[in-house]
Amino acid sequence: MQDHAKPLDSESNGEQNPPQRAHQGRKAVITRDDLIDAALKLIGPHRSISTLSLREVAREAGIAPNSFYRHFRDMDELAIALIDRAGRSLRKIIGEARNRASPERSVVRSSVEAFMEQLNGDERYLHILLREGTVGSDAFKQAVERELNFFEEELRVDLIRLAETNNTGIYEPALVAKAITRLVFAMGATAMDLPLEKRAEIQEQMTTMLRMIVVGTQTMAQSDTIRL
Amino acid sequence: MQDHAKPLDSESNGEQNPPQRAHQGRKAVITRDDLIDAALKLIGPHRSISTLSLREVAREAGIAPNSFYRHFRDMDELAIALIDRAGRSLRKIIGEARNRASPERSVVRSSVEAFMEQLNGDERYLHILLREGTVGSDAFKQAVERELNFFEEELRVDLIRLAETNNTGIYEPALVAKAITRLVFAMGATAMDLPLEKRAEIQEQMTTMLRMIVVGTQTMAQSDTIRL
DNA sequence: TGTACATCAGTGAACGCGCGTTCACTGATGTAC
DNA sequence: TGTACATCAGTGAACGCGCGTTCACTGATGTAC
Repeated sequence: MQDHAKPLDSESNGEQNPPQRAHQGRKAVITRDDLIDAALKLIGPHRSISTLSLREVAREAGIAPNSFYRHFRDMDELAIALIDRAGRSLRKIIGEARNRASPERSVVRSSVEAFMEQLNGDERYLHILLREGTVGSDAFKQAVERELNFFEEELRVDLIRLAETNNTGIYEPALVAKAITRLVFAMGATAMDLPLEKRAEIQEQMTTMLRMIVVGTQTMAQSDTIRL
Repeated sequence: MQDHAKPLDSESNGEQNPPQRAHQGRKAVITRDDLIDAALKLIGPHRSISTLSLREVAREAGIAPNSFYRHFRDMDELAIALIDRAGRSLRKIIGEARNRASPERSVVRSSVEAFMEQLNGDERYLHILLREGTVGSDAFKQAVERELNFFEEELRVDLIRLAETNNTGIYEPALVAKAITRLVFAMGATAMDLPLEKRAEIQEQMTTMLRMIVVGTQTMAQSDTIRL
């Protein structure tokens, strides 16, 4: 929640204001978001944020290297902003998938499908959360960890709701959510390097694994109830 | 110039041993293993193999940068050798832990304990497999993937043996082994960045998660039997 | 309205650094005769 | 036995490169009066 004046929204007067009318010999003004976009363009299956250089990003954004400092203190600051954005975007997508879930299409299965759809598509946000969690600075890893925690929390709430609706028990819902999230991300990371036709197999495996966890927690909830 | 104390001068016994010609017929100043050791020394919580430079490793080993090429084509080749070694060492440790397992201390629990012991200790091999799987070259990632597959295979065999001994069913043992392995490594990776006192909590969580998976697969095996 | 000024995102040039890699070379050791 | 030669892990020096960072500067824009 930085209070940097992010985009210049001062020209939100409704009409297409030509504020850069007199910039013929000059570069258009660049925003933080433009730089984040540039970094995003450079990220791919074989490039992680941590391997990007400041100069590369500046080049991609079309500004001089030193201009980078007008927007970010260093690449780490940009990386964290990027992770935040990636997490927010992904949660939105998975959240929508959950809301489309029905008694026929379980929450878990819908989420896995949405997840793998993102993986198979051109979506780069997923790559970020998948890869960057294990390398980089501490602040960096904490940012990824925080996003994962958001996922877990949202899944936890959904699992509890689901257990009440279906009248099935659930043992340690927080741990179930964590196990599912971590497992999906770990499997997703390996799936990323596989050709598309093998990913379907991974998705199948993931679903079975999650089913084991769900059956496990339900069974344990029952014996818990019995024991009490 | 520094003089280095060189170990393993095995042919200094005066006896001529012709077959040694192929390996090191002459006094070996530095070996491949020495370079791998040097790289290992440089790896830590905040340094992954992929961030090591050729010059750093040469410096640590006490040789000139260009001498590196006498032993490895590039850093990637060294990294793969290091991953192989790490995997072999870890499997040995976990394997020994499994053999110490008894009816009172389950295979899963013993393995998790051995795993976390390595994590808490100064053991750097674990760091390698934990961190390097998501970055680096393809050959690099494949090497880590191969080690993980070894773990899964060994665990699978143990799980089946255990299921027969205890006369409990097991559904899709290969997937169970995979889920457990991936989950443990994923959780371990996040535990690495935590202070020691919080790691005990992670270990507790890991054990509960694995219990859910095991209960799940057993329950599913039962309903499978019933269904058939 | 015009003028003066402050602001600040942009700039080119330069720096020192560590990097991977190349080259021709050295000298200890093993082999052939 | 000695001599000549081959082998090869080591070496110092040098290269060109991309990097992060600094500096003084530019000029468009908004504001005060």
